[in-house]
Amino acid sequence: MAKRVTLAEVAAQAGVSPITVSRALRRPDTVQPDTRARIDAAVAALGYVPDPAARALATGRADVIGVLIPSATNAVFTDVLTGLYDELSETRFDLQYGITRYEPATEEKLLGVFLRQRPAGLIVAGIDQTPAARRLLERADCPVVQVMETGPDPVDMMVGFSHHDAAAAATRHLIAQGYRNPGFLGARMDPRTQRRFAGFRAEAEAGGVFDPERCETTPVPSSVGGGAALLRALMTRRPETDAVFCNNDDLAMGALFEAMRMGFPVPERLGICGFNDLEMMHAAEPALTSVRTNRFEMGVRAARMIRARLDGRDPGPALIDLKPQVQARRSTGGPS
Amino acid sequence: MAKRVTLAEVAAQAGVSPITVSRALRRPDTVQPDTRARIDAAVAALGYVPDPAARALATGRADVIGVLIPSATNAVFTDVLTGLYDELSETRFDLQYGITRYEPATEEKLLGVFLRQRPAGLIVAGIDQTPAARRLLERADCPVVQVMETGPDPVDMMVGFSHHDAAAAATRHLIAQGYRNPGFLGARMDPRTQRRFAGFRAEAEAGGVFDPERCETTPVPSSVGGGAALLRALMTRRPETDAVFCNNDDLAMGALFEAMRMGFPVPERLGICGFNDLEMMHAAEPALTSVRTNRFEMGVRAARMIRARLDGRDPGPALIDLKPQVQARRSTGGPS
DNA sequence: TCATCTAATGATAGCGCTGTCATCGTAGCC
DNA sequence: GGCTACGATGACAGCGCTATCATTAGATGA
Repeated sequence: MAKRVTLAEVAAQAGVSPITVSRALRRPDTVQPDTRARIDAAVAALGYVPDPAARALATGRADVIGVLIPSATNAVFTDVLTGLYDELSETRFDLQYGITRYEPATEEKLLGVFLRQRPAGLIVAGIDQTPAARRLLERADCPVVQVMETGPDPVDMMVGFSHHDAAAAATRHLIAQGYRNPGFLGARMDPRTQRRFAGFRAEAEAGGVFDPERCETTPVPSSVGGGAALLRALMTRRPETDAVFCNNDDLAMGALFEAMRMGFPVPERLGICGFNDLEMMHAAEPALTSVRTNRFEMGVRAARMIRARLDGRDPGPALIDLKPQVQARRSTGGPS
Repeated sequence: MAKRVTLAEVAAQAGVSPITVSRALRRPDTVQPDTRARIDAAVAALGYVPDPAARALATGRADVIGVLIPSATNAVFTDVLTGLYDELSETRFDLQYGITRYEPATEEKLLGVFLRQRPAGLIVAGIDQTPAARRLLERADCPVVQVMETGPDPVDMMVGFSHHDAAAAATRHLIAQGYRNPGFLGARMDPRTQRRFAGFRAEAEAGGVFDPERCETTPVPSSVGGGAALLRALMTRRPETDAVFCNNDDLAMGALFEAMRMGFPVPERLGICGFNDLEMMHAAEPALTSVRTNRFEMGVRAARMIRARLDGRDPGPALIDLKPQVQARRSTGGPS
């Protein structure tokens, strides 16, 4: 094991006091240029790296940004992570992740784990924290960003979009394309899914084409296979269904394959619309319509807001709405 | 901000010295039952949570397990993460991730970042570390597990499989099914991809069916759209190709869609085999053959090995080979 | 009964760093 | 020339915890 080099050793080598080395490293403009040069040389010569634990203890603050997401395997969240990572990887901040498994209680617990480290910032997915978690977030004396979603009452800052409105826009598209018997496919039915369903329902009702019997849902997590099963169940029960708004792209992909198996031409007999616009959607045959959500951008913006606040700069508006767009493709080309 | 409660305050409340509280928390069997009870009550009453930074500074060791993976969006790695998480979430250990972006230099740098925290353990993807990174790992005085892959020269412990052999098995399957002009589709071409290609090549040559002109690769990261493009290029240049071994499932899915567009029936005109066996493979139409890799299990095992070592238990064999299996499905049903 | 051992608890010091205030020297000014 | 003001550097203490050794009380045995 390489021996640990301390500030004191660097200081001795540079012929200054430890505190001056500390300053030279953190606020280089507060030490004389030649002093700084001697210190830099000593740091390089000894291969000094600061001890994050010691710093955290002395400052009462860790250079860690905690991220709470429901799932590590759902592409929707990993895209946000990638955005965060991109924006933070060259800074002094480390990211630490917690996976809530869509369980509010787990989220609350992980929040406690993070908070005891006195993180520099906190990023949480969604707006559905428990009252206790919400209180913890409000009392956390660090910037907090809620991502994935916008809502009426930010804890601090927010980057996301309205799932209700996005689903409504997709539904509007289906109706505009001429589908008159649209259905809904949903899995897991977590709060965001529910809000998408509400958007679908509101718009379908407005268009006079809503039928609760054409809504097929399951509490199970979504998957391609699950989408296939849901579509089969729906088409068996309600054969008049001529389009489906799927709660996410996996379900839509499964619906496409099942439509093939059932011999329903897409889009003529059945229109299919997904949600999130993962890369695979445009490559499918036929290409699948979806709602493009700016997940990577969400991560980048969230990281930037936190950085701005920590650096004392203006973080800009506290609520950023990254409006999604319906990517119309062949799978919703209209009924024949 | 909730005021921080310290060990000393708990000690005062319980009428013991701070060090006894520390012991009661870390090794409950070393304090009297009634003392312990008083301390537990005080901890609960005050809502005490230990400060990880102070502990790390005092012990010279952080309860953090560092994980280095190439990508946060590739399902292959996130499945491993989920396994790790499952096994470690109820322990005192936190996971900290670093994304190497498939760049050895980034891996080396992140290793330095992790090491300065004196992590309790380290998990790295693959066996292709730079010499400097390898040296760092060897000198790290903590358990190290290389995951995703097996190789001849473990730094410490290893959980994975032979990508060469797995690809060879898939190729053997194609040949056994009667395909005589198999091709290869590959993207990114990182070291693991290269070894899969080598496995394909070795087996195809052994069967007398290898043709380098039937290998279509790109340095670009893999995607469904990319798989479609690769298949189109291959079939245009080498129309006699009657099957493709795709380096991963995204490419296979893209190849399937492109085969549809080109009017090639799968599996009669074109057999398709993927790699990893993501969930979507079984749900496709036709269902896609793939090589099932035990990614979740890899994460679980890696975490267990590290825990065993840290707890002084026997970690079992230092090298675990989680042999993948070819999941034969309709997409390789054989040529007509 | 007394030395000896063991289990339980405590006192002390220090992990590596930074916040706070003190000190020093020098420039600028009347 | 003497004063203030300010920039650069340093001394000191302490963040919250644990390693180490010391101490105490009780158990054990001759």
